[in-house]
Amino acid sequence: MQDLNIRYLYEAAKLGSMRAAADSLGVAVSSVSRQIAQLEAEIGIGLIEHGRRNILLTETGVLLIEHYSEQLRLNEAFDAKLSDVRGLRTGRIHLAIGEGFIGQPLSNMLVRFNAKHPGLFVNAHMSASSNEVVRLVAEDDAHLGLVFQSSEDPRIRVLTSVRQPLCAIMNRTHPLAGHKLLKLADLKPHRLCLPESSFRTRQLLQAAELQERVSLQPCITSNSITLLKSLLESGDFFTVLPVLAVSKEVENGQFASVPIDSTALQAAAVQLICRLGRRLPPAPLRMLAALTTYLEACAGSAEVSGIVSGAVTAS
Amino acid sequence: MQDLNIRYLYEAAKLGSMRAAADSLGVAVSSVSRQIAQLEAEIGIGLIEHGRRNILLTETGVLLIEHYSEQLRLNEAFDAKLSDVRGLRTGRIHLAIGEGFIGQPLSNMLVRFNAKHPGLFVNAHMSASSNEVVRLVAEDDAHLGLVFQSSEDPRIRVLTSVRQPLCAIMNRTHPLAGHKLLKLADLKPHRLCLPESSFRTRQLLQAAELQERVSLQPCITSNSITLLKSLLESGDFFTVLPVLAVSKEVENGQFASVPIDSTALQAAAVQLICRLGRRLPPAPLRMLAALTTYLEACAGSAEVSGIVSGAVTAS
DNA sequence: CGCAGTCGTTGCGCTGAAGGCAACGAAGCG
DNA sequence: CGCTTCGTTGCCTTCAGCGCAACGACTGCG
Repeated sequence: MQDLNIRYLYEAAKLGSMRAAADSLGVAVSSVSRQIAQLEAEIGIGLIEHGRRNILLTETGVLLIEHYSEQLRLNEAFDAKLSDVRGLRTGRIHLAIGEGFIGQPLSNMLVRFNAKHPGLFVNAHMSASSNEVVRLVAEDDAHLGLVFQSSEDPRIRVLTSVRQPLCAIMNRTHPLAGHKLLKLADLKPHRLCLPESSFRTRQLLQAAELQERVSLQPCITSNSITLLKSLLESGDFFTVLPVLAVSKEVENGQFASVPIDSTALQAAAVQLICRLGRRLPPAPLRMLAALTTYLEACAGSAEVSGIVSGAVTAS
Repeated sequence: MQDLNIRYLYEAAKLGSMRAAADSLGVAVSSVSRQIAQLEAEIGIGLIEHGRRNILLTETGVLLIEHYSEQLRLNEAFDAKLSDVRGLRTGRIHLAIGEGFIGQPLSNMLVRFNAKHPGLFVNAHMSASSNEVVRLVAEDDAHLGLVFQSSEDPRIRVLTSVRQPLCAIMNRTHPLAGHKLLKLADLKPHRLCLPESSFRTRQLLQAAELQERVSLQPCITSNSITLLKSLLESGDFFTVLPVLAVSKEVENGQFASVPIDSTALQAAAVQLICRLGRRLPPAPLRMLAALTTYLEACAGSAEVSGIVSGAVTAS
């Protein structure tokens, strides 16, 4: 009871004769006759009245044609859905990001992306930590992830990597503001607030401390970047973050960012990741392209190590 | 994009591996792989994530499987409808009858039939004349027709023919009541009411009059058998009808029926007809069988000239 | 790190279903 | 009664789908 058989009956019934149906379908009359006969044999009930010049459906035949029409409508609906996916007129994108990336540039990018693809739904999930971002991506709960280097996990494929050094961030009224370059040791006397130790930026900083043999003790830690920013506004604290996280405040002069003389912190990079071997749907692929250009724009001289087009195939 | 291809993907996705699907479907693994690949080629979008051990659907794949599930549900619904038709749990029967057949026996038959086939809808259409019955049957507006001989029409096939002589019908108080046999001439002195000339029984009577060289003049004619019965109740009138039409009243002694000595009237027969070449649906076929036994029961010694099973095939 | 086991993929030969061609019987029309 | 057109059927061809077997790829174990 496949589509094909019924279609012949459908055409024959619609056009009133097997010959017209055969002509319309581009096949021989015998095929139409045989397919209808076979259909009747399969169902076990006559579908047309034989021994006539024109095609005349029996009641069961009418029933079958009605069923076929419903089937056609269902298929058309699916085809429409499919061409939506094809044309990117619809689709869902799950994006996992650390709080450090929340900011005006990302918002701008999302606004532009949405203007370009009005039908695409984007879920920008702010994760508590980089580890969670990695987990979401590895377990297919997110299509793409935005983290500070996390290439250790074997299930993760790095699509794009852009240098994004960690800098000392402070209010413009803070004593450290105005410096061109700071050493880690220079930071020690000042009151420091930092993200929790689960944050990748925090882990990078600890690595730099070990390397430079300097131990920094934060007065306050939090899992909220927003809280850290509030602390900075008082002018008493400074923190260590990628410029990306405070680009808006730096741009309007509220905050100052000062590079730190540490190879570990300078080599820090933002990474756009997906699960290894995952074949991304069309919609996330567009998001990937948008994110890549966004990242490249954020860091003037970007070191792109991933190949975007390579992400569509496994390995 | 046929059913078959999708089924393989469906099974593979459900069972988690192509091998399990192949095993479940009783085919080789290669077939499953190929069908899925072909499906992807047809749609133009990847449906599973290749280069993995287990089957993992892409978003489009999930969409397709959902669509297939809907399709399956639709087909199941149709199968149920079909087996309803097969099992005669549903169906419509259009029956065209002359008013002369309306009566207790027909009612009883319909009641029994409905009790046996509760799902079958029967439309017993009372036609104004035998000609209309023939027209309804010939033009497929009725599955079956019940008439007094009307075999002239070439589009009509007589399925069953049962002798049903026309008799003189009168109240038990009427002078003619009590006679064993009447000649046409015996009727002449009494007041006669008859159906209109469009009725087949009336035409048969006229033929008998010609044959016997007797002219009967009705005082009243009507197209309502019920009205004729009312006239009989007065005791002043008599009429000529098949016993079938007044069997209830004859049985309870209200009316009397007296055979008439006329070959034309004695040879009168009730005929069960359908359109020539029409292949009746299952439900009307059952009605046909019920009607045949009903007719045979009405006339003790029935002359059945039609073959019931012959009605299912054309000509 | 190597090895075995299992997975999906692909080349090759085969089979059966579907199609084309032609002849036939049947039905409608003059 | 003959002509046309319809649906049906036998015979042959074609090709999609299948099984078999070999292959590369990935996983898990020692």
